[in-house]
This record gives sequence, structure tokens and C-alpha cells, in this order.
Amino acid sequence: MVSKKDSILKKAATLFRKNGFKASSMRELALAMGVEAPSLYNHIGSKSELLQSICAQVADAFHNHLLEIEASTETNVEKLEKLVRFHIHMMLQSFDEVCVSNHEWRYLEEPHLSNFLQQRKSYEQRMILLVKHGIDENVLKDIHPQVAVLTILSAVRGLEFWQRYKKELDATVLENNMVNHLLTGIIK
Amino acid sequence: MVSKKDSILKKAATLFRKNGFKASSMRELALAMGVEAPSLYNHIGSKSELLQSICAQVADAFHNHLLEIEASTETNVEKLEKLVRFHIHMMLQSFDEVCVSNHEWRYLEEPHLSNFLQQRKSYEQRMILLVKHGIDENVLKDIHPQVAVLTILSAVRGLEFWQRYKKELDATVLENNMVNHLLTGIIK
DNA sequence: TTAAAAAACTAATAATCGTTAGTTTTGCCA
DNA sequence: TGGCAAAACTAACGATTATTAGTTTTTTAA
Repeated sequence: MVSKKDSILKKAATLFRKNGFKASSMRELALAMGVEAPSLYNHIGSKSELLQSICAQVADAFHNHLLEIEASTETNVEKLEKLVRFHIHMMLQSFDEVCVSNHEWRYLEEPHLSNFLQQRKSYEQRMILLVKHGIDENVLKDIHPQVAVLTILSAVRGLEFWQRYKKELDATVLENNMVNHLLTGIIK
Repeated sequence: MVSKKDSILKKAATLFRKNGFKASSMRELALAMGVEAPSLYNHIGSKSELLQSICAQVADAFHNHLLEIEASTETNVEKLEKLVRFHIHMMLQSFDEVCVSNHEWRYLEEPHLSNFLQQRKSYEQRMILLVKHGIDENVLKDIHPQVAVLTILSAVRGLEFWQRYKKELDATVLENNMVNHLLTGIIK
């Protein structure tokens, strides 16, 4: 059974994605819940607590998946590929939450802002390590690991625009094409 | 000589990038200008007019460059490469403005919002055409053009994060690595 | 059925927002 | 130097914000 708090969180994620955190009012959120604004406070602490919950939930999901990947015995290229595919899956099943986390994190209050940034930095650093190992094993080109990770993460982040093409663009086609592009390029 | 309006626009771009459009107040902008808030209105029409000017300026720059590219006699791959490099240069010389245009466009008022979205769509469509021609000429792999353009545009969009590494990461290195990554991949 | 707890409501708070009105100061040109 | 326009100022407007207080309704459990 889904708690009232959880359904508020879901509606908040949708609202924050559509209008942005600052431009979303508690009255709008209440309207979406079919309730008056002050009633929300029987279930939640504050507006910024909503944002914090959403961002933390997304960050935890990515963090846990990275732990799984690191513990596996796959090759580093396979690990990178799994990572990209996971980003795509997350965007599919938690679209609103991932978008909010990507765009609205700057409105987090301390200490959650610092926590979030540190988690993100750690995630990047560990992805860079994967790329470095791939280079050492001579399976990746002699590229700049930092730039490669920046490129990959930015590309998958852009999946948010994919909903614009949702009807014309199959998810599996998108996934496979993007993975191939980011790993093997597009030039023949 | 730079007009007062232009210097307000520049400060506004910096403020909007740092705090977001909705979270930026005219009083903050006035403070940055060393003036009281109502004084701004001797030079500008409204807050949303500032956003509109910034977004239009960026959109025009990209549009004009695309026209140049299309008129040139280079190969389609060269054109794609030039496009990527131009995005990087724009991010270098108009960092605040490009970031604001990328993030805050949704707060544009009609009819500017519709104009902006249509311009962006047109830009994407014409980039897709470049990719299609590359495929027809058998110089690009048999990829999904829409996904390739989405991947490329998203990746260059992510250059905004690059300022975090500005000290440790040379611009030319970044540019060449990203271009190679997006065109030829990273796997050996 | 009744008491207690949960969750809704109305009313109102203080703060902040973009912007306007009206006035004073500043800077330039004849 | 006098006059005019540009641009600054103060004060204030109405609207909207997140949130609190206090009260009433609804649900739960014994």
C-alpha cells in the first residue's frame, strides 16, 4: 500500500519537473492532490524536504547500482555499457524524479546540498576509474578519462528530451544506438 | 561603448545562471548593478524581457552559424565536427548566456516560448539532415540519425559542467577529445 | 457506540515578489 | 549658467509565497 506521503512525493516530482522547483507552489501541489495546501503539512515537513527526498532517492538508486557494477566480474567496457543502460532504464521508470534531481538540486538546503554534490563527485570519480582501467587494459583508446566520462554522463542526461519523441522512437532502439555511439562512435 | 542595458543583460545572465530565473530577484540584479531595483526600469522593460533577450541572442548565434555551415562546401562529417566545435566555443565565450538559454527557456512568455521551441526544433532537424547525408554517402555507420543528434547535442550541452574542472582541464584537450569521442568512439 | 487519533478545513501571518508613481538628483548642451 | 532630459531615488501597491494556529471533520479501534 502506498502512503499518502509517497503519493505527495510522486506528484511533487511531476510538478517540479514540469514547472521547476521555485516556480512550483504548494497550492499547485495541493490542487494536484485534491486537497488544500495546509493539509499537506499533516504528511510532510516542508517544501524543500520534498526536493531533498526526491534527490536522495535518485542518488541512492545510482549509487547502489554502481556498487553492484563494481562488485561484478565483468570487463570494464561491459561495466561502462551496463552503466549507460542503467541510466536509460532509470530515465524510463523514474523520469520525473531523475529530471528533478538533474535540474533542481541546486535548490537543496545545506547540508543536503553538500551531500548531494559530494555523492555526485564520487560517482564521477569512480566512473573515471573504470575508464582508466579500460585504457590500462588496452581495450580503450588513449583518451582523456575525465572528458570521456563527462561526455557519457552528459549524453545520457539528455535522455530527458527523448520523451518529446516517445511515439516515434522505440526505447530499445534508442538505448542500443546511444550505447554504440558512445562506445564505438558513428564514423565507419 | 557598452550601453547600460547591455551591462544589465550581462549581469542578468550571470545571476540567472547562478540562481535560476525564478529564484533571481530584480532586487538582487539591482544590487549587482549598484543601483536600486526600480532604477532598472529606466533601461529595461521587464524581468521576462531580459530572459527573452538572452535566449534570442543565443539562438541567433547558433542559427547564424548553422547557416554558414550549410552554405559551405565541406563534407558532412566535417560539418558535424565544426558544429560540435562551435558549441564548445560558444560555451567558452558566452558561458552564462548559453547556460541560461539551455535551462531557463521554459520561463519564456508567449509568443517567445513558441518561437524558441520552433527554432530549436528546426536546428535539430537540419542537424539530422546532415547525419542522414553522411549515412547516404556511406561515410557514417547505419545509425539512427535522431538518436545520434540527440546524443551529440546532449553531450555538448554538458559542457556547462566543464567549468568545474576549468583549472585542471585545458579547453583544446577537452574539445579534441569530445569531438573524437562523439565521432569515432572510445573503443579501440 | 464512544473515545482517540488522523487529517482535513478556514483564517491569517510575515516575507518577498515585480512593478508603478511621484520626486529628486545628475549630466549634458545651448 | 539655465534648462532639459536621463536616470537615480523613496514609498508603496497588489499579488503571491510557505507556513502556522486553531478548529472541524473523518477515520480507526476498542
